[in-house]
Amino acid sequence: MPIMTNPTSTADKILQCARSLIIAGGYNGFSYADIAEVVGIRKASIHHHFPSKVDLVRTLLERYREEAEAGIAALERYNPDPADQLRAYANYWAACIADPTNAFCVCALLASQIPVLPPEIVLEVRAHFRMLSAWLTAVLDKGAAQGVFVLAGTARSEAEGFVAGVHGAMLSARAYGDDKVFKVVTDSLMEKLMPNRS
Amino acid sequence: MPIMTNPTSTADKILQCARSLIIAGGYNGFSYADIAEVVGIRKASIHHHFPSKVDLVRTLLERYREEAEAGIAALERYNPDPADQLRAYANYWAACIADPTNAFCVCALLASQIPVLPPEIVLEVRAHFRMLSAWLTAVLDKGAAQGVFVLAGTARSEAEGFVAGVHGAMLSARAYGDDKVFKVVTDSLMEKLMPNRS
DNA sequence: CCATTTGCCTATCTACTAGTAGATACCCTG
DNA sequence: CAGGGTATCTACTAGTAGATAGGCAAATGG
Repeated sequence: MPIMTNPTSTADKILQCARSLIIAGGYNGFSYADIAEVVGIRKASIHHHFPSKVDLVRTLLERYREEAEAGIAALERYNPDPADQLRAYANYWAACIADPTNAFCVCALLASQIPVLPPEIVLEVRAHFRMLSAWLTAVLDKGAAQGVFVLAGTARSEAEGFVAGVHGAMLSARAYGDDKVFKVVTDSLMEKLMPNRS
Repeated sequence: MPIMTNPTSTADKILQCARSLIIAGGYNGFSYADIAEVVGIRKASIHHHFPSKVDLVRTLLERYREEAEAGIAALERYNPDPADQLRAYANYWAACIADPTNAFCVCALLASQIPVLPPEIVLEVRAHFRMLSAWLTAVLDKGAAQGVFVLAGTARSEAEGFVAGVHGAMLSARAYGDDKVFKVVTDSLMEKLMPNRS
């Protein structure tokens, strides 16, 4: 196991750059040449770290999913209350949307292109959606048991509605070129779960 | 104005084919070669009808938006009740999702790639979103006045939430590879607007 | 009936795609 | 110091991207 010479290695830079490029335009919206220019190396050097584009994106997604799970775990530690957990999740994305290089969930964006995606990539995207809806289902279940949420349907169906609402809100924010609509939609989602609050 | 020789002209076939290809993989997910193969002509012939890719997609979107407006007008004629209008809209998309070549709103898909889209295309996409949310706002307003809907916020914010929910549901259906989740989410959206029904 | 337009063709172009081959330099370990 | 691994480079491949030029045939219309 060699010493990691740089605090952020070249491979990390490539992954980070590719993530931003996917967020901007999806799987076919970037090329090795684009990454090479941003990172400041040659195309061939990227192939040294990631033999194929599928390898690159699969690695990127594995890392993204790890970060997402770690982020959710941290979020749960800092917010014991289910309502606060949902708020923290929505606020996280509200902050991301302000940053053009981070203004979309990588998996949500790739999901829109699933019919033209390599199957390995599809599996990662699908796994992220499952993780997300499983977590939200658990949060809503817990909140309903504690009386903080009033669920109109099953926790699962409400969770799928929440996921869809958040992703759709990202899409609308992008379509209008206006971040505010994201907050409008997610606030509305939250409020519907807690009808007996001011 | 020349006679339209074919019931569906070559130009129409090109537009229809390009629409399906965009629905599958977005703006950079298809090429002139792809269209040529499906339609049965050469790449150069496509340039005869649509000099550039931007021309092709812009025309396609203009037509899509006309169809959408006509569809909504028809939907309003057949369904005087605002609740039925929303149901008809959701059912329309539920039917589309069953057909792989039609399983996404072209504008919603393109919206996800706005940062890498030519500006002319962005304008069309944005206009569609505005039309959609304006229509839904009017439907919700009317329904609230008639007492069929109970709105938690403004008609506008509820309309944006509905648009986001529907688009997010398309995304989830694609991510899971399961059409049912679309109906689950849209049923949940409808139910939240009509809490005092069974 | 002939000039124009329409629609499609072949052939070609330039730019870019992912990916490969082979060389060079560096650093660590034995 | 020798060998192997790592990281990068230049130079290249085959294939595809959107787009262009020019030709040919059929339909259109004065």
